[in-house]
Amino acid sequence: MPNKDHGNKTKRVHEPGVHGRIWIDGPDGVFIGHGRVVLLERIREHGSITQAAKSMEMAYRHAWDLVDSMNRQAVEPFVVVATGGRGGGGAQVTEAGEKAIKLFWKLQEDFRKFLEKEQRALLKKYLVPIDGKKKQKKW
Amino acid sequence: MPNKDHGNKTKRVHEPGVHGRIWIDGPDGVFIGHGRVVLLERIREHGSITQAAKSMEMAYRHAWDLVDSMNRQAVEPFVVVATGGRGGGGAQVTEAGEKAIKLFWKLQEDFRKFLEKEQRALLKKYLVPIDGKKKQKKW
DNA sequence: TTTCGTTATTCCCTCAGATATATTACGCTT
DNA sequence: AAGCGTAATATATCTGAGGGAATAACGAAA
Repeated sequence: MPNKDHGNKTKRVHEPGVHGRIWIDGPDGVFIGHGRVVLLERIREHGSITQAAKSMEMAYRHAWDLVDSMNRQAVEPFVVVATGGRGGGGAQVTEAGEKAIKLFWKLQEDFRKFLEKEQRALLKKYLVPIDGKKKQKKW
Repeated sequence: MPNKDHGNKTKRVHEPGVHGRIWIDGPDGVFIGHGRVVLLERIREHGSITQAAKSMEMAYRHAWDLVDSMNRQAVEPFVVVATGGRGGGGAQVTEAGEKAIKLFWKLQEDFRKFLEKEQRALLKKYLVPIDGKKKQKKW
């Protein structure tokens, strides 16, 4: 499987500059993060954990663990599941889950702005390459 | 090796809340990050890569790779090394390296403030546990 | 020229995280 | 009651990052 470029699997080499990750921890470690939120959106889109996982080339086992982790840490579950029944069952994102999605993307957007600000500060103080080549950075 | 708790090796479980990591990428991937800056400080303190690595229980191989990565990406090296000679040689942090250290800690401090701000915003909008027990979070 | 402790380099091992595979449980629909 | 596709769960496998150990290169000092 050559050169997949979704999710955060492949070794991504960022552009030179300030980068970071941000997430929310709960009582039991990671609670809400980028991958989890994307997973929630995929579940909303596909109506099942299986299809959601497949759509982002994530192992079902991993997806299930993430959903379980979020549901155990949240007071109100983010995802409700049905086993058996027509189509074998399925999964739905709850209102609480939707709020978590919105909350995280808001946080992410703030973070993006923060990084941009720091990046500008960096550019002002130190000479960072603008032209293509891997050019000077003066420290 | 039971329960080491230095560096960032052991699985650290954070307190509930907003967390993150931040770093600076160069032309060849990660350039300056927390571990690298701590390593620089240890090199300054001990005068050798070997001792610096030992002091933070990092494999020499890994420490050397980090130093090499920084030196290759920086216009002026962050560390100058001497092989052989009295005492076998040693390593010294350059002025450029010192500037990088200062720069990163400044960035880190800004980031800490950002996280605190977001944490406060989170607390204002949603009820997050204050009393000890793993109590309610209302979403 | 011998000594010494460090840098530099190579090879193999370990371990955690994720993946892959397989099996069972489930319950609506027909 | 049989079929179906999913959830749920257990087990085995893969993989990549880092660690450990071993060795060579180095060069000033004695």
